[in-house]
Amino acid sequence: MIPAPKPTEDLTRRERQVMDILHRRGECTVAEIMADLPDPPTYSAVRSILRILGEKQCIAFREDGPRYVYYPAAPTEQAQVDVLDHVVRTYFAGSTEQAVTALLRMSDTGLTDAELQTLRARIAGARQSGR
Amino acid sequence: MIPAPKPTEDLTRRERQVMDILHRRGECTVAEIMADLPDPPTYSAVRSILRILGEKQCIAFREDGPRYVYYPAAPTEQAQVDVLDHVVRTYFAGSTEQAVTALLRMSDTGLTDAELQTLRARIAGARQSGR
DNA sequence: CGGGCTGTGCTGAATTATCAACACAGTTGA
DNA sequence: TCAACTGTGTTGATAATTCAGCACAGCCCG
Repeated sequence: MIPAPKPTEDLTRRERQVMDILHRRGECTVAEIMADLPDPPTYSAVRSILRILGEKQCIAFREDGPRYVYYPAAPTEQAQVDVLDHVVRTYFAGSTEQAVTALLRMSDTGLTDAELQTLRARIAGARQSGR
Repeated sequence: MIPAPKPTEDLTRRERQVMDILHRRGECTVAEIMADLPDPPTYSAVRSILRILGEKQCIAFREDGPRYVYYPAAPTEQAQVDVLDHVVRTYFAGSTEQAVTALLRMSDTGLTDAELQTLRARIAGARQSGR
């Protein structure tokens, strides 16, 4: 049996905050994580969380000269798929179309509502004909 | 001062699991939440979490005959914007384009890679000309 | 009526997360 | 060389979360 798949859902608040920082920066030292953490605890506390994340197979690290550099165990692409899948199912009733629409509308892409409408139709059309 | 804005980031594991369930179902009774919860605790435990979420202004409830029905305090649209903003910044380096692309690729819209390319170009083009 | 059932209000306990302190190793620069 | 500094390994305490038990109220149905 694999030690632990990677239950992204079963992370505590601090653990998730650290994972978010790691995904944002790609990889970082303890000091960098500490700096980005809201209401930052001590160095020891951060390392404690990192140790647990390591045990949970969520992160890995490499030695960079005198210190450790931590990074997510799963590649970013996988994490992207996982989180998007969860978001679409939880907040958009499983509708990718709605998620895309919301994403484009809230962004500064400069698309007008009319253009969004066209996009949605295009997606819907592609789905029907492409199947 | 408003009692508490709504620090979606400051939720514990169980609290977040409950909020996800509420967003998925729109509104639900304690029994429904308990049923959807992974490794479900007792009725009392669930209600305890709901009480705390109420104190944090994250949820509200109404009476439906003999029982309570809980639902998210913020409208779904607001929650969608919040979560998408967070995801784009954390997992896509702030690039909405990349997020949309990943979303469409992983979905079952039937779009081919070539069509995705076209879409991306369309978005980028709209951004430049529409500004 | 009145027993069984469902649901809530409240209280306190046990598990867990979160955190800090200490001892030690490696590096740097005077 | 040898302090001063930075970083890690480990341990244990504090704080918070998570959880369950009990008492009570309303409803349903024999």
